Amino acid sequence: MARKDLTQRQQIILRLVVQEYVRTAAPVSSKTISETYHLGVSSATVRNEMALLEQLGYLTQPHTSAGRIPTEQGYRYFVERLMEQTDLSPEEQRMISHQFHQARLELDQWLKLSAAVLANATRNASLVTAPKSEQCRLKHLELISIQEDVALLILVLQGGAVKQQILTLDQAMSQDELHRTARRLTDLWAQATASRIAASLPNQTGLTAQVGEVVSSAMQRIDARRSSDIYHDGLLNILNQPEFKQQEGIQQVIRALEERRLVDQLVERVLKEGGVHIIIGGEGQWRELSDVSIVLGRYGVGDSLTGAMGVVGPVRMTYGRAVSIVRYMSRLMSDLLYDLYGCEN
Amino acid sequence: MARKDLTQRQQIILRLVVQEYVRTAAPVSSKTISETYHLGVSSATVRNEMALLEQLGYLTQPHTSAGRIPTEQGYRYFVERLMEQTDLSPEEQRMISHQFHQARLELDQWLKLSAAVLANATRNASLVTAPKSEQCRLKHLELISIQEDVALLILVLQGGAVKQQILTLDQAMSQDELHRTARRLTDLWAQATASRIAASLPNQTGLTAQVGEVVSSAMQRIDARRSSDIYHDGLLNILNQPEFKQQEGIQQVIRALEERRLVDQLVERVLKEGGVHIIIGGEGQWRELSDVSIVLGRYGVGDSLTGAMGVVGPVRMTYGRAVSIVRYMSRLMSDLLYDLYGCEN
DNA sequence: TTTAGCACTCTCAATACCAGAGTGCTAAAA
DNA sequence: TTTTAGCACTCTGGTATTGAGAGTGCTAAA
Repeated sequence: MARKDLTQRQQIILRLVVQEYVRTAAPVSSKTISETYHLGVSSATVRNEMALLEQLGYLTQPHTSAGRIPTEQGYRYFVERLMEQTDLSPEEQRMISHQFHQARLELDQWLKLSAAVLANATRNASLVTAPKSEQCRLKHLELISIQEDVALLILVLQGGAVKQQILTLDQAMSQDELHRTARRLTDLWAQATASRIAASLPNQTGLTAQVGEVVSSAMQRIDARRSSDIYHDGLLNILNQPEFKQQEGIQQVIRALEERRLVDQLVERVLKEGGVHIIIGGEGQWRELSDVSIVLGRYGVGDSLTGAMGVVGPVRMTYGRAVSIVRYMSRLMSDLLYDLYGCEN
Repeated sequence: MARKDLTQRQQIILRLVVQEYVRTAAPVSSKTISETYHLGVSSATVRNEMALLEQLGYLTQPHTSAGRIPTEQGYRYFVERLMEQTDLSPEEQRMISHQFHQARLELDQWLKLSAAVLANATRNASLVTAPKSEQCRLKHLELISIQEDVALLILVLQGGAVKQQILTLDQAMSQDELHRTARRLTDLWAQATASRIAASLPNQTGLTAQVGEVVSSAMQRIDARRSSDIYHDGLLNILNQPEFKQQEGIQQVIRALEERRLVDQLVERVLKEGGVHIIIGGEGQWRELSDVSIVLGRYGVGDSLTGAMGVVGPVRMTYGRAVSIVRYMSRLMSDLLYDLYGCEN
């Protein structure tokens, strides 16, 4: 396609077309451009430029005698070179930060809240994955007596996650004995990974072996769960968008949110590369997402405790704003994680 | 409306109309009824009966020269008197039970799994609330050292729920000291409700007071959270239904799943009255649900640990099957809860 | 009480038509 | 060489028309 870069004026026109189309959802005519924005040129000139931009692949027409709308390539150029990267206004920052800090919560509720705030601020659907640590390590374990021969095993993992599991004991044990055992095992396995614990099992017997079995398999399960939980919110926001009048588009959004496989790939990439990624209409790679765009950022502490959060909406999305908000929220969430667990990583 | 009850033949015809309409989603004609099911009467006779059923409010026509479709009242009569209440086939029971017992999980994952199974078996959207106990009581608390002056507080509640909370200590404490404190406090507050703990606080000082503060406010927060978490699944299933071709209907479903207020009322009622409830097209009370039906059942142990699970779909739903599956799943879930925590209630 | 027959009604799809919007192109102007 | 005015052309979206098909309601006979 285009070898030479776009002229100044072409850039301006492309930017205006994108912005106008995002605003109105209707094809943009040359007249609209030349009249509402005063470029000092006539509609005919704009028309010529638009024809050129179409040849270069940045614009297209729904039909011969309609205005132009951006192509995926057009959006791509826009987000990479034309979009003004404004920070959020201080008052907006304050509002979000206020929503976010109003309560002391647990991790899963923070995540849910993030999804809600994100959805609310962008007026789109949102998506937040739970932070995932590379390979989880045991921090502490505790045994709590429930009945004579039933105990609740609690695992505290490096990174602050807590898992619990019911255990049926081979023999009755008092809370006191359980305590002592738990303490011994904590000393034994502190910092250990699932495989290290599993490896140490053949030398163990009795309760130690039993607990070790459960602990390592629980940790393995966590490690294996490649896709951590996904929280989402704000579906209602985008349902009103004209592109989702027909259920075809909605299906794509819901699939994007419900089907793990798809999101996992994206998340994987974001986690690996960091920064805020923008996926426009599936970018040719994901046919299932042809009608939606995703703005996805990474949050977390260091490399070992990271997750992704972002916005899902129609391709005709206000990318600038979405990026700002995703970036801001990611930072908030990262700070939060750092305050909670950062010290240990 | 109808004072005299329907004749045998009218009942049969009403049943056939409902079943046929559920199957095909198209208005049912008198000819279809008299031909495909051999009633031994002509279409004209059926026609007369249908006209009568319409007068009585059980059927309606989309327009004058179309077939009939059931009204909400028609569906209501159907589910209450005409529907065959088949149990699930043994093989289906086995299949579900197999999906359900394949893994050892934690409560929240059981709930998620239930939603998935429910959605899958009914080919509709599903909805599962977390079990809620009347007023939560403390079972056990534990303090785990994270840094010198930072500890992780873990609350185990009666009923098996586990909550954790980060705590910044006024002074450095060793894991040992924390253990002893936790043990003392567990003895002190075992079985206590949030308000009891709060009431005992004025007499306390230092760490005890600090922990007590956090514990009781955390428990209050849980009690206050009238609507427990809601898990849902299977939106994709019903998106293909013809009644949801236009986004109007989909909005209702998503609203039903996302907006707490609405579901909370229903859940409340189901929890209070037990059994499997069927809400058809909002039943006049909920205008926001005019296009969807909900089949909702209660599960749980005794009165103190109960939740609701059910199916959300188009009004044109296979109620019989939905009821069977919801009932079966509720029982499975109740059994599970009983195995896990039942002993204590 | 049931049924055959028939006129009537309404939908749905196809077709035609028209106004409006927007383009592409040409030829003149800058 | 670039810009612009002017104009013919194209395509959409709305409205009106038509005809076939499906299904009903009603009447009169069985």
